[in-house]
Amino acid sequence: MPRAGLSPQAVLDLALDVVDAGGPTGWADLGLSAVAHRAGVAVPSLYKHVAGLPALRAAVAQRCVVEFTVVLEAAVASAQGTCGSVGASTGSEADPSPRTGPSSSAQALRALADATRAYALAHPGRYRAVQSTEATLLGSQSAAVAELVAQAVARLGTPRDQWVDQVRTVRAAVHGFVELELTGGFGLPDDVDASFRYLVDTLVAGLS
Amino acid sequence: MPRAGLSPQAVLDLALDVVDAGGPTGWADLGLSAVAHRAGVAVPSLYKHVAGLPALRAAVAQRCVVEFTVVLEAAVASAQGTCGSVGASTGSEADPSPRTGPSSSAQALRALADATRAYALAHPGRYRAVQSTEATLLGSQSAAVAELVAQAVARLGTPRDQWVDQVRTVRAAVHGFVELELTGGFGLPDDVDASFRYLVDTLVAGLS
DNA sequence: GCCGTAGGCTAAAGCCATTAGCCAGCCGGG
DNA sequence: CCCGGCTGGCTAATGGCTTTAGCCTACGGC
Repeated sequence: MPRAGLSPQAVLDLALDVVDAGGPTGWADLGLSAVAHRAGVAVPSLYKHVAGLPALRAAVAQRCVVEFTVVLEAAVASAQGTCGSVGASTGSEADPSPRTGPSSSAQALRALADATRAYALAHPGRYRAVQSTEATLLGSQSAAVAELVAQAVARLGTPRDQWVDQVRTVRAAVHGFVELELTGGFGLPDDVDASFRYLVDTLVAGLS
Repeated sequence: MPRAGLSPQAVLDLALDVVDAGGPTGWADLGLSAVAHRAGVAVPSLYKHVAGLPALRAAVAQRCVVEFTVVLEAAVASAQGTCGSVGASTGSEADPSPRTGPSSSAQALRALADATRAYALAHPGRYRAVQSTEATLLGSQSAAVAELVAQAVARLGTPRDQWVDQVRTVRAAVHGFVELELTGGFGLPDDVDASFRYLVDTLVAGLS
C-alpha cells in the first residue's frame, strides 16, 4: 500500500481541480466523493486532512476569493501604467506622478470590470465559489474586492456620499452580467462581448 | 389509513411552500424529503404524482417563472396608467393622461426594476428558482421577461440596434443587485433602497 | 533496527432519491 | 347492496453521499 502523500494543501488543490473541471456547476457539485476519486483514495481518508465537506468548501471559497482579489489588483495596477517597475512594488500608490490622465479616471473601473468577466469566463466554478454564501460568510476578504471597486470609483471624482451607491451599482451590474452569461440567460446570439462593453460604457458614463 | 388526497397540483403547491419557507436557500434546499414531510406522507408516495426530483424542480421553476412574468406584466401595466378599467386601483400613478409623458418613457423600466426587486425580497426562494438553470433550460418563458424589458427599453426611443445591449444591461444590473442583496453581499449598513434607486436612476440616465 | 505516529483502509450508520412490490380504501357495475 | 379494480398510500431494498470508529501498515527519528 504505497501512500498517496496527501496533505491539506494537496486536498485543497484537488478540490480546486474538481471545481475547475465541473464548469459553471463545478462549485455546486464539489463533494468529497469527487475529490477522493481524483486523489485515487477512499473517501474517509480525506478526513485526515480536512475537517469535513463544509470546511473544505469554505477553504476553497476562501482561496478563490484571495485569488480573485489578486487578479483584480493586478488588473487595476497594470491599467494604471504602473507596470514599469518589476517586483515587490506592492505600493500601487507609490507613483509620484499624481496626475491621472483625463480619460484614465475610468481606466481602473474598466479594468476591474473586464478582469472580473475574464476571470468568471476562464474559471466559472471558481467565480461561483467567490460569490457563494461560504465566501460571503468569510466576510473579511469579500470586503477587499469591494474596497478595490471603491478606490476605482473614487478616481472618478464624484462626491463621497455617492461612493457606496456607486460601488454597489458597479458590483451589481458586472456580477449580474457575468451571472446571466454563465447561466446561459442570454438567449439571443448577439455578440455578448459588445453587450458587456455597452454595459461598462453606460456605467462609466452614468457615474461620472 | 386515511388517504392524504394528494395530486400533482397539491405536491407542486407543497413544494412551493418548502421553497418559500427556506428563505434565500429554499430553492437550493428543495428536495422530496422536505415535501413529503410537509405533506405528512412517506417519500416514495410522491412518485405517484411526480416523476422525480428533477421533474418536480422543473415544474416549480416553470411555475415561478410564469408567476414572476405575470407580476412584471402587472407592474408595467399599472405603471402606464392603463389601470383605469376595473377596481382594485393599485395604480398609484392613476394619471388619466394616456399619452406617455416626457419623463414617463422610463416609467415602465422603473416599474420592472422595482417589481423585480420586490418579488425577490418577498419570495427569495422563488426568485432563485426563476434564475435557476432549470428555469433557463425551459427557455420559452424565460424569453417572456426579456421581452417585457425589451418593450420597456423600446419606449426610451433609442436606436433599435442598441436594444439588445440595453436589455442585457438592464437585466444584468437589476439581477446582480438583487442577487448581491439576497446573498448578503452588501456589507455596509448604508440604505440599500437608496442604492437601488441610484442604480435605476443611473440606468435610465445612461440608456436615454 | 525498532517504534511511534500518522496516513491510508474497511465497516457501519444516517441521510438522500429511486425502484419494486404490497395492501387498503374508494368508485362504479352488477 | 356488494364486489372488483384502480389508485394512492405503505414498507423494503438499492445505491450514493457524508461522517464516525477502529484497524493496520508504511515511514521517519532514535
